[in-house]
Amino acid sequence: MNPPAESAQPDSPDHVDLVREQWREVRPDLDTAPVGIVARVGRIAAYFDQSTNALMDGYGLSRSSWDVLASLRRVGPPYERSPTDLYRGLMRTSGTMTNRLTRLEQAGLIERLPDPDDGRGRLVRLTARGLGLVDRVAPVHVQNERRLLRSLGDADLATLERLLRRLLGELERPEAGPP
Amino acid sequence: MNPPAESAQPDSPDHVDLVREQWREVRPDLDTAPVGIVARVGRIAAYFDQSTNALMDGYGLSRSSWDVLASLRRVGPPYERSPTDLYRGLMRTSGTMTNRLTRLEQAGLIERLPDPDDGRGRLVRLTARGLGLVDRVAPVHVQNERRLLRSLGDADLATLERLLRRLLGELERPEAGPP
DNA sequence: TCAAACAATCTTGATGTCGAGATATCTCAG
DNA sequence: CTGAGATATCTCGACATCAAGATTGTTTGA
Repeated sequence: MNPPAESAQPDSPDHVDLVREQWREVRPDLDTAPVGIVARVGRIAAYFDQSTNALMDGYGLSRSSWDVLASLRRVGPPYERSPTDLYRGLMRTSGTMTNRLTRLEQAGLIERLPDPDDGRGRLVRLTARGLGLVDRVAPVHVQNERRLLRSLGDADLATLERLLRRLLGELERPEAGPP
Repeated sequence: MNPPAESAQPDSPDHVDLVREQWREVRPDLDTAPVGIVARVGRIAAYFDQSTNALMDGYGLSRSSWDVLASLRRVGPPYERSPTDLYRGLMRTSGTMTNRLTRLEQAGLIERLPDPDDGRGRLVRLTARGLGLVDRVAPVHVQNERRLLRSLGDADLATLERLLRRLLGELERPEAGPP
């Protein structure tokens, strides 16, 4: 199984290849191999973000606000989560989440209720309007992501996903942090 | 060539696997396969950014300002580039670059000179202090990136780089943009 | 030649983000 | 039961970023 599905000849150089070549010329002592992965991941993420933000703009959303709405949608009815759950799941700070939630509340897409089980806590709930919007946007969004990946075939996508899972899994282990 | 170098048993589920499982439960009609790549790239990039920002903080820098200094360093003497070159190379806007350059100038790491060939333009040049800082930070930075990638072996890193190059190459083609 | 189109940089206002700290509440050992 | 420490949310100030537009200078086509 898993036919290689990779072309025999090397792909044409991208921006990162040029960057590494420049480094090689001015600092040949520096082994910039890790840059070949890290810089590409960063630039690809930036392209993904740009595209998603452009798409969301058409619905009065941004990628940031989409992430919150989607986090609420995918837990199922009654579409509630705590702000702490949300900011941890999205790798943001509590202050950032307060800010996002305030705007989403003003837009009528979520509401903030007291948490009956914890006097300090709140429950963020998708409104009917928020739910309708998520369900309209989700298929378009996923289709756009599919388009962004169209340069790779199914076998390459499967390989890429496996390698990214291994990398992310390690980065998510708390002890693997930034010591 | 190309020995598989991938373990036979599947890796343990990461955050994105859980997200996709939630979607499958509430919207089984939606094929979220692209999320498996796009979301992981985004989260891995966020971990990389966090780690780099933490490291740069120890030198009074951020990832943003590092990127500018490194862009100037790698073109070699006299370490000059135009603001337009810089913001295009770093996927930012002109206003963002103006802001970054103003701060770096205040910190004495760069200087802004008139462009002798274009009355509208400027040349941004690394100062001696900026050059010294870049050359001190670069090896530490690359070593940190190497550490972030330590969960993958050399064969997997080569495969990952090849797939990322193909993906980025397509995203960089102007016509491949957000239609 | 010269006016229109283009280009480089900077400005401005809005938003997103973080880190540190404030406040209210909860948990738990004793 | 109670006080110390932990936790949830929010506030505040600083900075990064973008989009749109202003300004100044260059290029180009008639």
